Amino acid sequence: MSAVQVESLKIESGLKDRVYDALKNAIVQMDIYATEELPKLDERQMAEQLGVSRTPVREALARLEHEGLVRMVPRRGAFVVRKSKREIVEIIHVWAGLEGMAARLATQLASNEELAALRSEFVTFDSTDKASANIDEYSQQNIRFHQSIVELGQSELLKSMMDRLFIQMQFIRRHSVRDADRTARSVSDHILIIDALEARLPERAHELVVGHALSLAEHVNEHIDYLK
Amino acid sequence: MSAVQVESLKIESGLKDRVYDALKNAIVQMDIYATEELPKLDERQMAEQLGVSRTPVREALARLEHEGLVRMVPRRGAFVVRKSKREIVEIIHVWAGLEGMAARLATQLASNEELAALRSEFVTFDSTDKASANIDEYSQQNIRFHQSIVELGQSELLKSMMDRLFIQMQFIRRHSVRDADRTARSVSDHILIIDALEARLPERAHELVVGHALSLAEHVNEHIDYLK
DNA sequence: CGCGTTAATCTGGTATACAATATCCCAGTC
DNA sequence: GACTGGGATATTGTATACCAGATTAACGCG
Repeated sequence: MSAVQVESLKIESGLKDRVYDALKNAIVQMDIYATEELPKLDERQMAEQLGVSRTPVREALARLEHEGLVRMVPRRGAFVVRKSKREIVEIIHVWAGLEGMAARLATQLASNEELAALRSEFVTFDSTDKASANIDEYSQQNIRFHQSIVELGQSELLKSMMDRLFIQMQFIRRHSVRDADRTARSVSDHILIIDALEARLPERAHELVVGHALSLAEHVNEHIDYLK
Repeated sequence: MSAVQVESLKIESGLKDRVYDALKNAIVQMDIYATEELPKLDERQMAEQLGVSRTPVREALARLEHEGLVRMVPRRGAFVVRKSKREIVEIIHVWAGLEGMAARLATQLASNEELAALRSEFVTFDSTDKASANIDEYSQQNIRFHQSIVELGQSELLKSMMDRLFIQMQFIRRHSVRDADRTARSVSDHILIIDALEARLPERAHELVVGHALSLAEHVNEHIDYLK
């Protein structure tokens, strides 16, 4: 909906929050799996680069550690974590459970207009861009679909937890699947999900979303090999 | 070749972690809903009481804020959060989604022995203590049942997220439901869940667990009035 | 006597200084 | 020449000092 403006963060926002955002962006942008050894995050260096003292940097690192993006070893330093395949699969499992619940709630809470908007947005993509769309555009649309499902659940907690999981999947998604077969099946799955939402069938919508996500988990487990 | 493997010394646990545990225990033990105004947490006072400086206290508070137990208002201080009824319901919704997914995973991952142990533990309670058990004992057993379900899902991430939600429910549980009708229905639900797990039916186990949790959410939404 | 404004104090946010410890390199010895 | 031990160095963990903003109380004016 609203474009993310970095400038808006400057006003009336604690210093640690800006440092947190800066570090988070830096981490998700770096390619974790490029180098062999884990990149180490130097507190003093980053503090100097950002023009602040070490204190807000440490607070930001603590938050990032709590979110699972970095690991702080006592007396050793902070390292960017590299997720194992098993951990990625676990993230997708949790994702599945949360998005499934969001879909269930959406069958009871979403208005007809919201569901119609969801269908039209998705159908528009499907009919017009199917041939011309490149993979990246599809990927973006795919993400927006899932985020829409979560938002229709009308649970702030659910949404915030999904956002956290999403961050952890960012760098996985960059190496993401370029599998035409999967995308085709994904499209048909989405249509079924929308149908279930409009039919106001909680169990079916729940089950479809969970099954859709679990198929991704299985795919990752079988075909993604650059993860330990 | 036989190097003496020294057991990892747990003594060096880091000061901030101990402060974090101390504060968390203090928060969950205090009765939030007793007083009218929110209890305020004074950094200097707590640092002095714990015999440490403000720095580890601040780091612990930041973690607690991130977990949703306290709210740090800029230039105002840290306050213990009092969950609204809507927020509690949202927590239960997330709980439902996660535990449902754990049950689904358990149908594929749990061994027959684990499921048999689950049944025997639960049945033992059901048959022998049904008459004599007081509500608190039942509540403990109830909690253990749900935790067992999560553990059978064999997902560390799932378990950790459930633990976090559980902490937030602690002080709600103290004012918990003393409803004989609900406990009776709860017992029969649990039996059905165990049946589904043993039958290795992912969808059914998932659906039963979700429905069970959602009934709690509905109950809270309708009958718990001391929440804003 | 009451209300508004200002100043003082209190509290949280940030920076910096100090202490403890892990790593790395060099030297000495086997 | 290689391995071990000790010391120097660098980096993290903790404490303290300083700064900014908010709240409250007191004083003055209406």
